Amino acid sequence: MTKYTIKDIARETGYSISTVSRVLNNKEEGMSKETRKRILEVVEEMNYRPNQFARGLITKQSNMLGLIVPNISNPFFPELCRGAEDEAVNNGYSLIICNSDDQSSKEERYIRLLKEQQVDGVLLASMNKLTRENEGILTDSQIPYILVDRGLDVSTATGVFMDNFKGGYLAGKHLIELGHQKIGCMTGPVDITNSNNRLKGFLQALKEHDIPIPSHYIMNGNYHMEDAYDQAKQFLANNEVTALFASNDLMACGVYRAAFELDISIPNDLSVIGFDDIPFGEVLNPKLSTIRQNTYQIGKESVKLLIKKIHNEPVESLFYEPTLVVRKSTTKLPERSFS
Amino acid sequence: MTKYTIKDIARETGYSISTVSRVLNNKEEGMSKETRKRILEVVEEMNYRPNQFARGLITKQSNMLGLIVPNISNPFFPELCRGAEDEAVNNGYSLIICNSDDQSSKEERYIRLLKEQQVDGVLLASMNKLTRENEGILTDSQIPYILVDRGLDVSTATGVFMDNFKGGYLAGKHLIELGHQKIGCMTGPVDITNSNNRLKGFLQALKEHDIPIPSHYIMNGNYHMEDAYDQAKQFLANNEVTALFASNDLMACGVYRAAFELDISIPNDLSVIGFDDIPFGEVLNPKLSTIRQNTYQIGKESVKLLIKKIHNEPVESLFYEPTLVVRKSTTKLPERSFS
DNA sequence: CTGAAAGCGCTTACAG
DNA sequence: CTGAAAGCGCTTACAG
Repeated sequence: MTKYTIKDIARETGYSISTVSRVLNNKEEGMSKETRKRILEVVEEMNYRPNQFARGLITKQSNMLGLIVPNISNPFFPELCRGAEDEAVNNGYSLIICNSDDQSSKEERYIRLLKEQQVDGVLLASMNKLTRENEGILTDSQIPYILVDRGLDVSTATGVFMDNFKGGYLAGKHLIELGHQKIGCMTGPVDITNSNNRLKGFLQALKEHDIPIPSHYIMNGNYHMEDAYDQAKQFLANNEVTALFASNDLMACGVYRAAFELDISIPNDLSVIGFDDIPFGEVLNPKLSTIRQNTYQIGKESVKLLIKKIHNEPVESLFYEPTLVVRKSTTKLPERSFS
Repeated sequence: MTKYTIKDIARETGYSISTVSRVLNNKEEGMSKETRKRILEVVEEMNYRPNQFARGLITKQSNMLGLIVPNISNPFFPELCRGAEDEAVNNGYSLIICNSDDQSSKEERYIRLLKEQQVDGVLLASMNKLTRENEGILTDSQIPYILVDRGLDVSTATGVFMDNFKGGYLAGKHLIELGHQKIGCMTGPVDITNSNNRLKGFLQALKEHDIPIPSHYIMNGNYHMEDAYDQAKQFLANNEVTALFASNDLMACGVYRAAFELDISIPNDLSVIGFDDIPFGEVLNPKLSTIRQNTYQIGKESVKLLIKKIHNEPVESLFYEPTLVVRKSTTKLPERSFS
């Protein structure tokens, strides 16, 4: 099981390594069919694989892409990874998935690591304010990169984003149309654009319908389930609201748990709407109403964009439209008296 | 932002590239502190990073590890990935995570890809019967590998496993001690050892207590939520059982959904116990009783083992003990009449 | 259509 | 303690 090199193929076929290299790289079609065929045969036979180190040393390409996500335990991201990976592999790239655990120090470490690993490009889904300098590292090192799902400032860099403002707006509007007046909100991390935009859209909906929202109706969440549970437990104990918008489904899960423990019935006592549409939304009892993102698609398109960027083709940011998914966790306010 | 090479450092410091290389690789301590210090200074100053292609060409090491999981959407695996990744990074390795989607063809593709990418070792958490030949590829290519969580036959290769038999046994025993006599089971894929062992342990518990189990009490699941939902919906409609063991939590989620839609109350009409202890178990209503695995730990230890193997140190398979976690989805049979 | 040669950026015996 | 030189396995002008 010794590893063969291009020399072995050359010797075996009687051609020079230059020629072997050429057919392996599909260079210059002006080459006899015979030669090509013969060489390919032997390559197959000997199960020869080019050494990527040697190849990379010259081409400066690794055919690897990096993807940094903030929290692999949020089912949103595995879904995103799946889309990204499928697209990457279909284009001859492999994907290195890194989990920054929402720590900008880890994020920085991974960016450096990916750079040293000579990836051809990186997908950054992990931005927060603290990491503006991390983006600097990326820019400085000239590695092509694409922002995914999260960005500091959409105008700075190319990326694939969701219209989070509209998503928040849809969530707010849905609750309002159900007759709710006392509506709470659990935001995502304050330093993340997508979370801010969800909040802004939500507030805009309330404003348009002249529904006031006292500041203590707003909880600052961090997109995590545990924290959401802790906060909701306290918040709901002093229950005033009849509806709640959780800025992602993971936090909605935490809210469910808190509500259940406090004997607050969803949706009879409290309507809850989430954001993302993770698969577990359908398992929750009652099934979770939410704002759907095309997560898998976002992953795929991000890689497409990144590959274009690597090839120096012009790229433009992509924006997706979220949609409202009404299930069983939101209900009309009047119905409460029937329960 | 041009990239510096070892030559630049040599020129700048006045030393030869051999010397620079030596200090960079911490070789031969017999080297003047002065030299070392000066070179390190310049390296720092110029922010020099060695080219991994050139380095790998000689050392034949990439400092990359591969991890193939069967289903990244099952929260069990992100948790496993986190453990593996943390341990990998702490040891100077990066982790390439691949998702085989339970397809042995994809699994094979990834094994080849990782091999071509010249990873130093691979973690295989994705074995099924169809892939015995995939293991062959791994063996042939001489890449060190470790089986994680799943194995064809524990004796074949080194790995990190859970005592699945005991886990199944604990689940069965728990249900029996609660007074159940009609107990159903949804298995994992028939061709996966860990799933078979869970079933065997479960059956052993029933046998010890002289509890018969007709074959139609057993559903062949595939560890996925959707399929579990479909099967459970049919199974529970012809409801005979008072308790059900789902061989993983993801399937338990599907069972919950089916039960809910059929208006079957858990645990009053049906006790349910899962396996894995994924975070969502605590969000389900009622909270899911389950068999806990130290998933994060398993990930970490797998990487430790793999690194040992890479260094040609002796390695032995690791076996973890599962524990029973009783929450609210399982209850005493008599209590049903009170509800 | 094909080959000889240079060179990518390192590491590692081998000398001294 | 340090340097010159060979070589890792490829690709790519340059010739022919």
